[in-house]
Amino acid sequence: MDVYETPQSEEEMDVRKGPWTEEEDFTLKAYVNIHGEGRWNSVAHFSGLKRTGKSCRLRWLNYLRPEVRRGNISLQEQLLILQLHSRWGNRWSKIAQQLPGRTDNEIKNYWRTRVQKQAKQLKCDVNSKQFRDALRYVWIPRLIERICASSESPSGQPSTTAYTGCISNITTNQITYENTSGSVQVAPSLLPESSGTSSDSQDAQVSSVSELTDSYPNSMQTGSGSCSGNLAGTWNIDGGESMESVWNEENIWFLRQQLYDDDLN
DNA sequence: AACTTAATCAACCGCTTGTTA
DNA sequence: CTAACAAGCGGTTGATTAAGT
Repeated sequence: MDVYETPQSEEEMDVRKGPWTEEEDFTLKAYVNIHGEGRWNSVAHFSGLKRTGKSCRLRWLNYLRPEVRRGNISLQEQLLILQLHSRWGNRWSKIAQQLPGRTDNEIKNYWRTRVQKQAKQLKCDVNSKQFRDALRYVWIPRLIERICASSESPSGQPSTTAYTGCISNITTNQITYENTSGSVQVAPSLLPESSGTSSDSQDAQVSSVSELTDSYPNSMQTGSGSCSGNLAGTWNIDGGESMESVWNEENIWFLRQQLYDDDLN
């Protein structure tokens, strides 16, 4: 590590690192409230904080800003993150702009801890075509169903009967998703978006899904029969609990339409 | 209760991009 | 045009907390 590099100046010698104290937070807040954001090196210099400008900026943006929302990421937010990531990739800051109050850091952490974990459990690369297709055709549709189900249920709790959809089959060539309105078969490898960026692990042996044991009732589990093998892992679509009333059917259909639009592009 | 492992998230680092002189 | 500096971004690390044994 370069922590022990010879400092360039006396100032750099006593630069503080690590977790912020309450006093530091207070100082930074007070300074920004008076002088506004920006010129972070000046903030660091004139506020009396022994922190780098970068550190001050990060602390303000990720923690001290009044708009920052913390806590569980709701189902709606998860859905947005997945969809926007499928469109923009690791453009965390751009994605964060679409989620008011959420920081790029938080979204990045969510992706790494929740989404990449699934990829790991499924033994496929997070950038592989299979995983991305699974996200688009398994995870996202099921999130949508959960959101719909939650919005239908007055208590906000997902209703058991709403979980009628299932992935009946995933092969290297096709994913079949079934729900009350019928079954949809997609050939992911034919989609332009999917075929572009192949990764080394694209050949990961994801041949089918026989079980999606997560927080869903048993009725949500996949059909049997057409599966030729198992994914070595489970889908765990865990979510935030808060349901926001602004997230209505109209929004859901808008997002669904976006999915179709993506497919067409 | 003690220990280990896993999960989470704040913060740092290095690189890139934008701005200004 | 270009060099220097500041700000922004994404990747990574490490400390803390929670869960499991």
